Amino acid sequence: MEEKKLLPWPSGLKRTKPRELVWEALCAADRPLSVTELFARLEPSSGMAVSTVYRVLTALEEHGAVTKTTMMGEEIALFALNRGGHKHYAICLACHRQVPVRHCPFETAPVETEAEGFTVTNHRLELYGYCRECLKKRREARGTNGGPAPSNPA
Amino acid sequence: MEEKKLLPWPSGLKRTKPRELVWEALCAADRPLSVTELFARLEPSSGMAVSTVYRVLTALEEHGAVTKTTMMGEEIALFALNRGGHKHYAICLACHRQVPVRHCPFETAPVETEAEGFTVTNHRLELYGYCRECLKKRREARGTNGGPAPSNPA
DNA sequence: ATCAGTGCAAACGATTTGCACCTCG
DNA sequence: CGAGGTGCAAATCGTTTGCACTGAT
Repeated sequence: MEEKKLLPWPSGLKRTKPRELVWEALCAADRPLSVTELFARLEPSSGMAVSTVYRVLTALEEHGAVTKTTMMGEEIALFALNRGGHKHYAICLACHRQVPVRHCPFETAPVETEAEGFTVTNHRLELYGYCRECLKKRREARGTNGGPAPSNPA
Repeated sequence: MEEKKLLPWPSGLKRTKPRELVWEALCAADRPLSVTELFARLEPSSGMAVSTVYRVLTALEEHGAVTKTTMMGEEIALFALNRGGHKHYAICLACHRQVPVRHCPFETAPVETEAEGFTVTNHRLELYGYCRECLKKRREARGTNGGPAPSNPA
């Protein structure tokens, strides 16, 4: 169930045991992972240090093999490998679950290069809201307190 | 040059000197600010503590008056007040300048609620690329080194 | 007067870095 | 063999929190 085919090794990147382990973990993941999550998925027997995970991820990013992100309102970094094309996620504001969005709204109609003289090479789109379960829970918990103001609409 | 009209005070939020100062700084800003930037823009004579800035911003966020964000690849929080509607930015990968995008691509055609059962309440869209100046600099600096692989395309 | 708001400083957690050793090519 | 990679631990840095005090209603 955690099986995914490994992507080809990033060209120009030296192959070492720690790097391969991180690469495998990333390939197996179905969503962006934090360093801590990634670290937890490595066999403890590997004896790898957290700092190494950071360094490997940085190296991978510099080789254009992974992308560093952050979820809105969170300040911990998430890393996802750059498969062909790119992916967007719908993120539940309650349980933080990340649901992949099937199609990028811009994959057919590219974003206009609005800002004068600005050359767009990349973009990030994230949808925020509530998954079915959390929406239900919220309805049930209604009235317990006068909840905070609703977030600004999309 | 740093003149902007103050937005109406967030309803239900107690008025205090520190809060007003933060609010003014946010209204004057033309882009999301980090806590450090915000703190630097306050009169030193105000004697406000950084922790207060954090607390004020949290309060403002809970009242739906501001939004907490992060730039891709950065892990420091940025705060922007929620003016009517919402805004998106084109961010220069070289100089980090944030150029506001005029129109939200979704303001006419809302994003489909793709993920099964997922209720979208909000979204974030950021464009990454290079502003005119940095693009020129990059062209000139060409050949100095075999720069890193280009990021994945948009 | 009362309770939320604030300053100060210590606590925290994520990320970075210096240094000595080890490994890949 | 040599440059680069890694483990370990200490150092940073943004952010959070406990506590005593001040200010707004």
